[in-house]
Amino acid sequence: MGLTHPTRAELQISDVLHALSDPQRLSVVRSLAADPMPRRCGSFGLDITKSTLTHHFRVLREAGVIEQREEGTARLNSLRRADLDARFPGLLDAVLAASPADVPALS
Amino acid sequence: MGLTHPTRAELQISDVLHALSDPQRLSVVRSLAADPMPRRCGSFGLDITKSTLTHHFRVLREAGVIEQREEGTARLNSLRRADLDARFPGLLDAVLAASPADVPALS
DNA sequence: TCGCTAGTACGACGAGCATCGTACCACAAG
DNA sequence: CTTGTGGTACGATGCTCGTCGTACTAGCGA
Repeated sequence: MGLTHPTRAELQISDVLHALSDPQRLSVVRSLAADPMPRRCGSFGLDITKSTLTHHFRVLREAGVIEQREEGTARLNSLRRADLDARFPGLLDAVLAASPADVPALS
Repeated sequence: MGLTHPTRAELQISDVLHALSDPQRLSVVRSLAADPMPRRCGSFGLDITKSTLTHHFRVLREAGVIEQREEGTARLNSLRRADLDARFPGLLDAVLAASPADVPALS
């Protein structure tokens, strides 16, 4: 269980776009971008099961969007902003700028 | 068969990201961005069946990425760049900048 | 040691997707 | 009218996805 992360050069635009195209995962990314403090998987307020949580975080990690570091019994997640910005300049900013007004049901 | 397009306000970031996350569709978008001349579905050099082609163009249209206009027996596709740029500023540029170096197997 | 916490692994299920083949339609050219 | 072109519709297939439940493991604290 090696916590395999793709290198910066290995990042694929389609994988990143796919990872970001799920509302739950996008919510995680948005949350991490708003507060870059590395956090545990369970601390994002997602109303889904632990196994589903594991799944989503794996998708994000394998796409290279987040980095997961083992810390005792927990797993600390942080955004790979530098790698994403280097490989796909402006992409993360554009997605983050768009999402807050997009996800809610409109007020 | 109304050729339903979402309005600019209806564009959803998750739908757009999902539409762009497929290599075939991204190739179409890249091609349309490189040459904004509206073209028929069959003119993008994709090596897939006609029915699959129809499917991909429908996904792109329903996500609001392209506009399809009926023109006699054909269907002319164009990029909804203005709408995308207005709703998700920088997103399309970032994706387009990333894709050319990303899709090929590296040289 | 006995839990509790944080998370994984595996298996399952229903839905959606990418793909195809076949059949079909509308228009244009001969 | 017949043929070709550009495309849709429908059905099927196999794969992936998002989700869950259950069982399990590793570390922390009393």
